Amino acid sequence: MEEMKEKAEKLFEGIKRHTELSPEDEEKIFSRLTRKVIKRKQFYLHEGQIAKSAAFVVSGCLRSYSIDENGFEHILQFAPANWWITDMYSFISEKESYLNINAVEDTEVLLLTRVDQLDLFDEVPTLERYFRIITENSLVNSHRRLLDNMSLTAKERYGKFCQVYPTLINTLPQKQIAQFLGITPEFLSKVRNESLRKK
Amino acid sequence: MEEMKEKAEKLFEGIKRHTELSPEDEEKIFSRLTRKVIKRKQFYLHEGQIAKSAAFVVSGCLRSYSIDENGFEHILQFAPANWWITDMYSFISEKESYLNINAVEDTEVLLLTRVDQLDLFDEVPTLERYFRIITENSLVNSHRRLLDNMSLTAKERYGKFCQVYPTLINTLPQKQIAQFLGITPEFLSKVRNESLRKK
DNA sequence: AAAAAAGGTTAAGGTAGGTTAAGAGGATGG
DNA sequence: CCATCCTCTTAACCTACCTTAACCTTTTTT
Repeated sequence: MEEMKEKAEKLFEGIKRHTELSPEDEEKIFSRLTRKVIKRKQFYLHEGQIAKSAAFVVSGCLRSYSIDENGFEHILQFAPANWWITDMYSFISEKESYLNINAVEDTEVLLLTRVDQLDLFDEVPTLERYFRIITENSLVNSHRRLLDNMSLTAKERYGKFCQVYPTLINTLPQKQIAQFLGITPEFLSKVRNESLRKK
Repeated sequence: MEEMKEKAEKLFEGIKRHTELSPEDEEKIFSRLTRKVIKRKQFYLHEGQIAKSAAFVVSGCLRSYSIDENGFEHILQFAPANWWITDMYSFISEKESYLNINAVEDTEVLLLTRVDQLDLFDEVPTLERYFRIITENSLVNSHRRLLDNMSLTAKERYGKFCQVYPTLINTLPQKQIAQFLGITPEFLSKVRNESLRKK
């Protein structure tokens, strides 16, 4: 499958932006990857399942979210092209996930199971370094978002979201942006309306 | 300094709970650690400084927090004994921190600079594994807290805090618990009052 | 031991954001 | 190509949580 090698190239580039990777290393990693297509609205992971693998998005966009006891959805993460996504809790503990992950649009992913990942960490130490680094970065993002949620108003958070994810603004339904920001779609509509009037 | 070796023992135990560590490895790590005492209310890190090191708490408790434009403090993390704490953003990017870290009570820490940490990752690969794992766990915690802040009421979050950190409840001033939960001290007082009445 | 500062409680009034409901496009699917 | 279902908007009303401020208690400083 020459086609699939092209797709993995994107991942290898990402790794090489953080650490080294020999052609042999690439081969070892490549042999553990599985390609999968997830159509719009289809699920990659359902709440209660165990997240056996993590997904590297080649094209398209996935989202992870939880559903609270009142049935409201809260979006934890969007994963556009070149991002990893999984339910980290379930992935590392092998316990039942509390997140759902599905496709915002038709999406193509490369899957890596936890078992294969751990094997690879021994075979290709530089891969463990890569995951250590991107996990550090994710933690910084998550902390930043926590503090933003505590210190900024909904309007300010929306403004920041527009700056940070200018691409997503146009492709994503507003409902989902609201669920990411932690407000209702109705209130986001109000906020947007007010922002427009001022210009 | 035999005394200091005892303190590092706590750290080594923690590492060995996640991965292997030979006596030689321990020696290599030990030689990079610095001991420091931080008295109650004294600072380990000020906003705007660069977090050159991460701190492993041997005894006592540190807290990290940011100050918003209205002067309100928002607590990101408490670090009781056997936890690591730093401003991860500043630590990995070497840019100015946006967090303050100071001591809730008299605290003793072991410091590891980023430079030494990265050196050690090459010398002792198993240490990189340890940090990869605890960073994964931190990310899970941070995600959990994000979703809790979006889906639970203040009262529910307080209840959860009491379950998860039963020790901290008694030692910490309520003001700081409120700043961690993302509510005002006055409102926490009300919440606690209501909870009591029901029992 | 006095003075000052900090932490906690209570209560009245205010506001950011939620709820409910209804209507107008747009997309989707049979 | 019509029916159905989303998505987005608007508006009236509601509530969880904030603000201010007064008062008390405990801790810290001198």
